Amino acid sequence: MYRAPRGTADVLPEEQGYWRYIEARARALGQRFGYQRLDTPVFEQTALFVRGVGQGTDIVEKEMYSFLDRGGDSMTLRPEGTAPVCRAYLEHGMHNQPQPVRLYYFSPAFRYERPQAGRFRQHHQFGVEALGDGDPSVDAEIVEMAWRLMEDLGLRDLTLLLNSIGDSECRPAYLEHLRAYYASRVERLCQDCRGRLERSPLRLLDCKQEACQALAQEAPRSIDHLCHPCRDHWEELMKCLRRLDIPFRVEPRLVRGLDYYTRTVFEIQPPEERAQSTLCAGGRYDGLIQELGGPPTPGIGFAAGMERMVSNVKGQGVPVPQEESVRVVIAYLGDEAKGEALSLASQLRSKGIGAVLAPAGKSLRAQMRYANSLGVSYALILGEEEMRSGSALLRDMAKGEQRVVPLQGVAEELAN
RNA sequence: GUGGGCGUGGCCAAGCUAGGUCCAAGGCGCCAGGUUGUGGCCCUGGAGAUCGAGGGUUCAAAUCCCUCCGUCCACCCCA
Repeated sequence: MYRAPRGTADVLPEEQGYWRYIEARARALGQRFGYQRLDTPVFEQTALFVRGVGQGTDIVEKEMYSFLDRGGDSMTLRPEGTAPVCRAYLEHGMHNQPQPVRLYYFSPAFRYERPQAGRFRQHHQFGVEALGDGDPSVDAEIVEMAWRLMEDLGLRDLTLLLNSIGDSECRPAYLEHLRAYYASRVERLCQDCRGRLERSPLRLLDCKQEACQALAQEAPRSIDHLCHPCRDHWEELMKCLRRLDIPFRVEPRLVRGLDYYTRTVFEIQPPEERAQSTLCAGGRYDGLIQELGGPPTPGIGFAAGMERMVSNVKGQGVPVPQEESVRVVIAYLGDEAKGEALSLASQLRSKGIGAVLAPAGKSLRAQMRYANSLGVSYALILGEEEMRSGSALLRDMAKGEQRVVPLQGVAEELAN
């Protein structure tokens, strides 16, 4: 038997309520903050991600779904949302629009990973990007959006973690401090971290090993090694957030896995710490657009995981409106009634009333059971008697009462 | 890529530790009947399982062993 590929999942009808709920809130959020929706293709030239996400990152090294198309070009299923947005920004000359350009998107993302709680090979993100304005107030706007989204979803007890990792001016020096610090303590590091020391020293900060954690506590903090512009930016961002009453926690060990981040990075964590729990993560990427061949252009954004939001909305018992079911089931007996039932259903639908026929060839009892299991408000019964008198029985399922109504008036009757 | 848990009808699940009484219990769901044309409760009956797959041990395996696959969780990494 065929199954959904590993790490992918069907979103079944009974789950849809959660997804539509989150999408509706996210869309409203984008609208309120003046963001416009942008959809980009599900695949792009491989080079876009190699360039954008970074040669040495795990995503590029071992997680991309890449393939050669029939023309021999290497294509890759989008592993993240920011690079495509930046590509579209450049391709459509959006740098000629008033800056910043504010965009949001819903899109699937693909990474060849080992699935586990909260991690999939295909997942879905709601993302937001503000391009072309490097002012800290834009950072604050993005962080606020992320926070408000979680509020709007009705999620409680979340933590907003914030950090600044500097830019190309100050980060190299900071990394040297970090390496120096760890170099004298290598023997206390776990195996993995010894390997990481040269390649990506920032990663040592969020290693989960106890010994490494202890070292990370005392490690030099990037916010203490920012250059002046970065420091000013960082200070002002915090000032903005305080002014907005966004309760953030400075987390000097917060780092990001993608190469393009500069200055601001942040995450939103749910109350119960699981392994893959980050609901939302983002940051500034002032070098990215230039890296992709555009003019020097600042940018900042975040992405929130749909599956993780769904799971938290469920887990916290947030009441979510369910999609309305069909209003009417039409039960009928006999061929003549069948024709009438068909046209009646059509009339009802044209008036916006959801209607379905009971399954053909079943006893009335079975048809009524069907109506009941669908949870409809009304059943319309068309039998031989009704056919003779040109009427139908309209049964109120909740009350268990029914009355004869003329066929002509049924649609109007139900419309009220 | 590494480590651990799990894998019995559509779903939940007993049985597996001490192999036979299991041609596999029960519940939900599904189908039919209990009313010549009527739901929800209740009652009766029914369909539906190569016990994840393959191999091995044994007179005998859902139960023991091996391999593989799947799934879940953790590492790695990330939304």
